Amino acid sequence: MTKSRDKILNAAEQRLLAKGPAGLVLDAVALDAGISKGGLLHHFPSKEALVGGLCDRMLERFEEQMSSLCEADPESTGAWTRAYLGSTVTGEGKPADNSAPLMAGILATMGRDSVHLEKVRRHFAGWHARLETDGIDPTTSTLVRLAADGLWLSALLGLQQLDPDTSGSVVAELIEMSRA
Amino acid sequence: MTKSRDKILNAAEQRLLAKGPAGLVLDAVALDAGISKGGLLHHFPSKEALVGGLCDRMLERFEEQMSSLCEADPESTGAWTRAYLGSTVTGEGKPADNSAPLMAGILATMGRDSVHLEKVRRHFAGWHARLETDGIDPTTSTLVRLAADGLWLSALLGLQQLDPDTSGSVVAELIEMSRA
DNA sequence: GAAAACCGACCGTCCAGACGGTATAAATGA
DNA sequence: TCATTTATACCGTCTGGACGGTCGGTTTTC
Repeated sequence: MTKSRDKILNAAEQRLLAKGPAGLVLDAVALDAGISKGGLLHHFPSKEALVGGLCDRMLERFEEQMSSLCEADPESTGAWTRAYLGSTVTGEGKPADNSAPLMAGILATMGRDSVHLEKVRRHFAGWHARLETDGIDPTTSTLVRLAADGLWLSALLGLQQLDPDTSGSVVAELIEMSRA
Repeated sequence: MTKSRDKILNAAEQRLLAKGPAGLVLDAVALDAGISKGGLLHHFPSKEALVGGLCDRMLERFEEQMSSLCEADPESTGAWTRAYLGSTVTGEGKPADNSAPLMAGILATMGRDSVHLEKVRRHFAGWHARLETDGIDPTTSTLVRLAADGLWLSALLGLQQLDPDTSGSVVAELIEMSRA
């Protein structure tokens, strides 16, 4: 039964969002998941494994989100670029979902040398490759992607000083650029 | 004598860069600084205070860097925007100095609610305000800033998949945009 | 009845911070 | 001028708590 596994991941995610990396404590996660610590360790033999699970699930979700946005886009030119943008932030420049703080937590939790970080890098490389063969100037698509990352970072730090108008028009401009 | 204080901050910074947040251990920092743990705690009454010191110094450096780049710019239009860009990344899209991993470490070390994070936010707000009154379209300057942040983030994660050519031309394009 | 899922007490380590010192030096005051 | 207080810098041991992970069991499932 993979039910407990998901309950554990959900609980871990919740704690990470609520309390940050320091709040990701095995005892507490187990408690929140309605399971014992031993039970948790049965599914995830180490904390590292738990973080890995969190990481995998998040990457998977992002990947799905991007694919579905790309399919839904009527225009094929620059579709991946817009999909990346849309998976990262909304039209108002808000983070697309709570992936920003979540990823921040995950990244902060795993050290500088983690195996999981390598996975993240590989995914990024894959996304980047798609953007470079998206039918538009690679410089432009890269620029759009970087700006999207910037918006994402802004949300991550809780930098809400970007007023909705400005970030809205930035996003609009980015979409415009992706059609060139 | 503020000499020890600096030695401590240097040691802390070094450790943060070398070992990440987990390596920022008071005993070790004290040792590296050539001082005892008690001595360290004399200057920084808590770990939080130490991180605060690190944070302040970094923000101060960035501020200086930006001001000096702005002054050195022959053109006044968009000068702050280019200064922000230049303080963040080099012409090749590399991080300007080692501020990226340093800040990453600092951010990761302090929780989601730290007093210091508030300081970071205030600085960001100040920079953003300057960019908005920089003589160019605020949307454009914001876009440039966000892309710079994106490059910075990329370096932070060790995402080196951006080949130097692409990131170089992105930076060139950003500079171009700042003159419009 | 065997394997998988789950339990929870226990252990060892790591680390922040407390605390009770020492040493040097400036201020005070007789 | 010299003793005495006060302040500042610094030392190093100790402790208490937090947390990851182990292990011998029990329950559930098939």
